[in-house]
Amino acid sequence: MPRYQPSRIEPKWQDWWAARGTFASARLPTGRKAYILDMFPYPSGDGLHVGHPEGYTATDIVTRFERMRGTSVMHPMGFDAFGLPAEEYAIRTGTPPRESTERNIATFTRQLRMLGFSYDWDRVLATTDPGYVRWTQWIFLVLFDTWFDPVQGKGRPIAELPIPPEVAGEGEPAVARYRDAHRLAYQSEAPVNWCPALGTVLANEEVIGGVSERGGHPVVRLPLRQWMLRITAYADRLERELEGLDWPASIKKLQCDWIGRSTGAEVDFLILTAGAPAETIRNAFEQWKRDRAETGFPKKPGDDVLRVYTTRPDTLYGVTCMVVAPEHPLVDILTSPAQRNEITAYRDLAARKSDLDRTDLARGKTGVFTGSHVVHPLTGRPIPVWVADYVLATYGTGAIMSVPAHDDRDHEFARTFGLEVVTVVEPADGSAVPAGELFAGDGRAVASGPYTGLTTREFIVQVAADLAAAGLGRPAVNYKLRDWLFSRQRFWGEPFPILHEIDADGNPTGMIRAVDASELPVNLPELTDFRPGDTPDPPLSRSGPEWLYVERDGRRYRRETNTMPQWAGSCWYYLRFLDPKNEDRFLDPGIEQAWMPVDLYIGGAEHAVLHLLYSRFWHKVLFDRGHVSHPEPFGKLVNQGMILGEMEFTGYRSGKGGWVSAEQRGAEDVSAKVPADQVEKQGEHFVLRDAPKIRVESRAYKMSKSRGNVVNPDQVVRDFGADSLRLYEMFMGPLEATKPWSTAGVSGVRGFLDRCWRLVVDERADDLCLAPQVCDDPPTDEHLREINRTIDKVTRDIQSLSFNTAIARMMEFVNFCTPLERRPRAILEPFVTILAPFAPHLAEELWELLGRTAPVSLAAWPSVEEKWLKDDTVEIPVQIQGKLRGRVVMPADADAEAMKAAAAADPRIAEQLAGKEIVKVVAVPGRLVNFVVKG
RNA sequence: GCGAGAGUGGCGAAACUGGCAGACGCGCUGGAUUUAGGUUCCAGUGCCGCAAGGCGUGCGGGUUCGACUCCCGCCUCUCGCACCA
Repeated sequence: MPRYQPSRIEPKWQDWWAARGTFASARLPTGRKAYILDMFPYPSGDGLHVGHPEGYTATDIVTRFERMRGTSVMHPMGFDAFGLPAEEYAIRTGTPPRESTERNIATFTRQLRMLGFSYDWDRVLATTDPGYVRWTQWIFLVLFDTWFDPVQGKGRPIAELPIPPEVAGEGEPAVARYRDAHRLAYQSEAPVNWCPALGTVLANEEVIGGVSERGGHPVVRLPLRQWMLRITAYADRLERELEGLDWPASIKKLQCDWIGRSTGAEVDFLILTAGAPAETIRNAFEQWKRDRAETGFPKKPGDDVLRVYTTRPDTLYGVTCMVVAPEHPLVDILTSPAQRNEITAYRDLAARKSDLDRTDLARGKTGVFTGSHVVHPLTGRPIPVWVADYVLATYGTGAIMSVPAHDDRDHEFARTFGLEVVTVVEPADGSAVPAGELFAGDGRAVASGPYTGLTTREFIVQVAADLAAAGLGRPAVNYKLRDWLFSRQRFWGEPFPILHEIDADGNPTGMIRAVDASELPVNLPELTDFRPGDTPDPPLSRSGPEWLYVERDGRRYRRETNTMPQWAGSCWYYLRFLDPKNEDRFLDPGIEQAWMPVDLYIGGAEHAVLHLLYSRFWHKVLFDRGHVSHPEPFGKLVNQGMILGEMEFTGYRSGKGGWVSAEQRGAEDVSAKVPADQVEKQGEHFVLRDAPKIRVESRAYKMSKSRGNVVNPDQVVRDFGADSLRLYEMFMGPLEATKPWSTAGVSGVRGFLDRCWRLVVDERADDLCLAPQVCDDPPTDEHLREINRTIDKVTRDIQSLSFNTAIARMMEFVNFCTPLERRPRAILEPFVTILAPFAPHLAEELWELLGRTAPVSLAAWPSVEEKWLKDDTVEIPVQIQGKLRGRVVMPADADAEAMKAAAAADPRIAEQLAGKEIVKVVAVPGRLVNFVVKG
């Protein structure tokens, strides 16, 4: 009764590999190396879902393949274990996060082992390990110790920061403050996204449409002291150095857009004293221009001017109003006494508005006139200044020149408040845009003084130069990317290795110092109460004094009580895998040089921007500081597609209980799942079998607990085996595609593995033994053609990650072998070898049965004998007028003339060509013949 | 609204660089084995048609001897982004 029993052989081989350390990676590679990495999982309480094994199986196949080809492989796994869910679970149940995290990691580890992935488990790490946290904190200290030198375009030690003499003259505290203001890790009192429900501040990236990404809770803006990382300093390099990476173009573009580089100009507008006579204004303006011509454009604008950033300086003559953000520092100065109440009310409202109100729903423009004017630097005309929240304080200068004729936001604003629309650009093709209408494209300047007639491009270059010469403006570059808000008011994260000096009364002096690297890690204190408060005061501040207060060099300090975000640990885990037990440094330089960069990185597209951008940023800082040898961490990146739930048919019932056709359903009709056997296809749509007038929707949905369509890998392994799960996920379709789950499909590949088993094993025997068909006969030419073609196809398909077609080819091979009365080992053995990366447990078992003692996992990948890939004769399709009319067998190497002759000689073709004039014959050697005829 | 990707049998899909559309799997039909079901094995299976033949890769055009593949214009779906001046 030796049937294929995955439940018997899979644990057997997992134990075998583990006991012998079959998949341990060497400290250093010998010869060719391949660092093949999965995005490590967050160990949630739900365990693995079927999405995880998709990418993990893909990398495992490549790893096993490379290993069998003699490549030194690095293939580690770990856990991204800090983060909110563990903490929320802790709050709910009173379990310390470390306990639940460890339990979850144990579950994940069991499940990953159950799937037979060939990780080097000696390298496993969790971001929460004290030995890992230590080096995460150490990297933070590197960031803290680094400033970005714009001249060299790289990060340098803070000790090398030039101190301006006037700062040095003010004494040591001023120098310290100056340094602190230039570090890549710095504190800021910026408005942040405070989420009362989660009790934490969130990064801009964690706020989606005004609500928290996790949980969908409202978010309000609040000024708070925060740790920031100066990622904007690296914006330029993060964008430019994407170019050389072997990443999907779409991911590169996403990162590019996120960084959002734009070029334009900054322009200063002189602020007018309210109510001054025209003459005074003119004089002040002329005086200001004379001053500027002399002093040039100041680095920072004074209180007397409003500075704007624009990408379209060519529309300067169309400016009809200025708009500043409600948070703009000059709003107070600009507000006239008459407008003060209104402006104050508007600013309060804007401050209380969540991002949701400001962006998503309330699309309509709001704003208030300040009562002030500025002078147009080119025309000298007064321009009114407004406050409106469609202008963002955090982008550019927080103020814009409004050009209603050529910017749709300004156009909407002007229309809302009845402001003037002045056209200064016309389409280059001469087509007319009606007066007062919007034209946002490039074109030719009109009504623009000396610039009239220039193209948009010429104008921008010219006016930027003129403004710069006059000291009124300068070319400028802006990025959408903001500095990275790096602190969280949470318990379950890495503590910052930072001390705040306090005076005798316990109040902070504003001086900070880094914890010495030798004292790392700063461990989390023991807390019984993890709950966030109603205020943004972090849980760590409730820690006992023995953790909170420390003394160094005779001064008293209070520890930083914010913690790092979950991203911190995932920013550098790929480095620690290479040297996970090093107690002296975060990574040995020799090991780093030998293994980096990562050769293949597979994971979900949801990390397209954040994780990958943050990692690249940290990596570049480490590179600048000489800790790693490559500027980029991940050479080739692939995103696996999402696996959806099984296809579902949904019908709709009206309140009265009758069916409603899907396209006619109303809001009150309720949906109902319809079993697949009650549905049939009619034309474009599916309809009810019993009521063909009723259309039903057919769709696969994202797996979710609430929908109840989640597939559990444990269940699949129990029902079909790990090899079947692996193979099915690879057979479903292209790795990158989104595809629906199908349990019938799993049983299909299980059938294939059953046939593989029976190819080698005698299923009728009482004991496990070889099938009687297995023999030592020398293989025939046909056998050799089959096996060589299979090896060839599988080899090429693994390299292009086309696992679905590789599996299809192996199925064809098994279909070829199954009817054979005699199956030579000479073709079975190479087949088992190439099956091994896909279905490793089954392959090991068959390999052992075939009499091998060394594991197939370490066997040599079979080579292809080229001569078996070519056919002597081929069947060539013959077309007339591009339509298939017959097939002719001819030698594979027949030239075009021979092919034409052979095709024309075919009786069937000859008959159809009879009486027709042949205009042209196309013959492609080895492919086809096509007759073009007339009549 | 902007951007990206996709649309091929009943279903998941395949098709190298413009050259036989539908490999492989599921499902379905028939047959053999079996007391029977299941399993296994064999054969068939794009649609219409008795057949000859015709029609077929979301829709409409175009280029070409030849188009799933290239170009233009639409439609639908999925996923991102969303006042960044």
